[in-house]
Order: sequence, then C-alpha cells, then structure tokens
Amino acid sequence: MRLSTKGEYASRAILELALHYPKGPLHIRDISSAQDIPERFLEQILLSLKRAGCLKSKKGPQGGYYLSRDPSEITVAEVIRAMDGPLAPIDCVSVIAHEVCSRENYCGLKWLWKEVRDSVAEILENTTFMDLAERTKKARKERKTEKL
Amino acid sequence: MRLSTKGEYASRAILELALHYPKGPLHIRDISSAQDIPERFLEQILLSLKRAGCLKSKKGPQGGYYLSRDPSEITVAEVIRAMDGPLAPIDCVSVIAHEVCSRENYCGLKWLWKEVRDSVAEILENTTFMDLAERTKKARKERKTEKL
DNA sequence: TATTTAGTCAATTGATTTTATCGACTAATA
DNA sequence: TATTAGTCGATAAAATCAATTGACTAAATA
Repeated sequence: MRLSTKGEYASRAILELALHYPKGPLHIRDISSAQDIPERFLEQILLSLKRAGCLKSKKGPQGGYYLSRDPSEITVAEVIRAMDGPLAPIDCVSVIAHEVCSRENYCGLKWLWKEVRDSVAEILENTTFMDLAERTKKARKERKTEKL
Repeated sequence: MRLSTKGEYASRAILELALHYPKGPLHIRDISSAQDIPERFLEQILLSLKRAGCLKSKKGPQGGYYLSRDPSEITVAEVIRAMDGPLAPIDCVSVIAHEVCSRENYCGLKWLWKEVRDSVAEILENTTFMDLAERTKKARKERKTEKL
C-alpha cells in the first residue's frame, strides 16, 4: 500500500508551485532544489502533469511551470492518478480500471478492498493544494516563532 | 497505492484456511488450486505467514497448514504487514518504519499521508478473517439460491 | 525401517517497474 | 543570433516482484 516516488515527487512539486501561486512561472531547477527532487526526473514528472492538465509552461527566459488553475481547484487525487493510475489497491475494485475476477469466491475480500479504496479516495478527492499550502505556511510560521 | 500480489495471495490463502477452520490442515496444493495461486510461490508466502505467527504447519501425510488462532483473532492488517511491511504510504508517516525528513517544509503533505495511513489502518486492523469468511459464505449462499 | 507424503529453506532467475539519465530539439526572449 | 528554458524519445541502471529450482527434513504408515 505504498505511494510511488513519482507520486510523492509530483505532489511535492505541485505543493511548491501552490506556495508560489499566483506569482509567475517557476523553473524546473528551482522546484528541484526547493523540494530536493532529481532535476531530470522532475522534468518528466512535470511534463506528465502538464499533459494531465494540472500545469502550464512557458519556454525561454522568464519561463517555467505554473499551475493551470487555482490551487483550490487541484486535488491530490487528480495528481496521484495522473502519476500512478487508479487509487484502488487492486484492479477488481477500481472504478477506472475495473477488472472482472474469474471466481466469485474472492468476493469476501473484494468488499474489503472496495472499502479501502473508497476511504483513500474520499481523503484525496477532498484535499486540494490550497489546503496543503495553507498547512505548510502555518507550520513554517509556527516553526519561526518557536525559534524566538 | 496498490497492494502487492504477495499481499493479495496471502489474504486469499488465509481466507481459504479460515473457510476451512477448524477442520484439520490443508495442503499447499489445495489452497493453491482453490484460490488459483502459483504453488511454489504460495509455498514461500505460507512460510512467511508461519514465521509471522499466523499459521502453523504439520509435515508428512495428513500434513499441511492451519491457522494458529481463531479466524476472529487474525486481522487483515497483520497479514498485509507480514507480507509488505508498513501500511503507511510513505515512510515518514509509518508508525513502525518511521523516518525523519530532512526538511520541514514537506509537513503540509505529511499530515495528509498520515490521515491516509490512519484510515487504511483503521479498516484493516478492524477486519478479521472471521468477518471475511462469513461474508464469503453468505455470498456463496446467495449465489446458490439465485441459481434456483 | 523403507517408502511416500508434505512442508522447509536458500539461492537464483526472469520479468517488470521504477527511477533516472542523455542528447538532440523547439520556442521565446533580449 | 545567442542564450535561456521547456520538449521529447530513447535508453540505461537499479530495485523490486514474481516465480522457479533443487536439495533437505520430518512425519506417517505399510
């Protein structure tokens, strides 16, 4: 039940862009160093996220990536699905990539995996990058005052 | 956020043993054919589950595997952890394999993954193989009456 | 006690996925 | 037209996963 590195990097990258929103584009390089993600790998991830409609980009000097919508309109579910596919733990309970099992006697388990899927989806569908950005800003602020 | 094949096979195997409980041991071969799991792969899985304390075994004729406890005492969480390790989507929110992140600015996400972890754990900790066996029996019964 | 049955164990292979890198290309700006 | 920065496809390296193998040990029974 683990999240892929790709999924984790993607969500960190979008969070970084959300923290910067609505200022202009950010370079791959800057996102990479801020979030400690291998630059050439991040490049691919950002491309996928762009194709998935989460990001837009601008070439040339003063170019970079920026969110295609307000952070409050981008859910974590959308980002994770774009990177890793269905949220379901196994295909037979995936809404998107549904697969019929050959035997009915597994269905005692099917019900369980469906419950897991729904519960994960519920959280990720209802969390936006605005929520995450706010949490992050708040945590940073608290950390600052703590140090005084 | 996918379950490994190993985790899926393991839960199916334990379910099969729970359905057979408390009758005597079942051969690897029988579990394998009932649940359609590659026999030599299942062998390894059963060994791990034995080491994890879910199963016991008996060698020789009339031998096989059987549950070490009542199905109501074996949770799905226990089985999945034995096969795949921590339930947490990423290590920094794992109770067992906790890892400190080098940067505090990820914590906006940390909180989210923790919520996911807790929600998955809540379900898997509270589902036992008695529950699953009962569900399965009920589903089979319904399927039978449907056919009349 | 010999034979058969059935689980034990370690090592290794094969396949797939994940993670990452490379180089050449295109678009935008100054 | 030089420089900056994203685009794209191919591929390589590494890790993990899934599965196979062969030799071994223990138990039952004939």
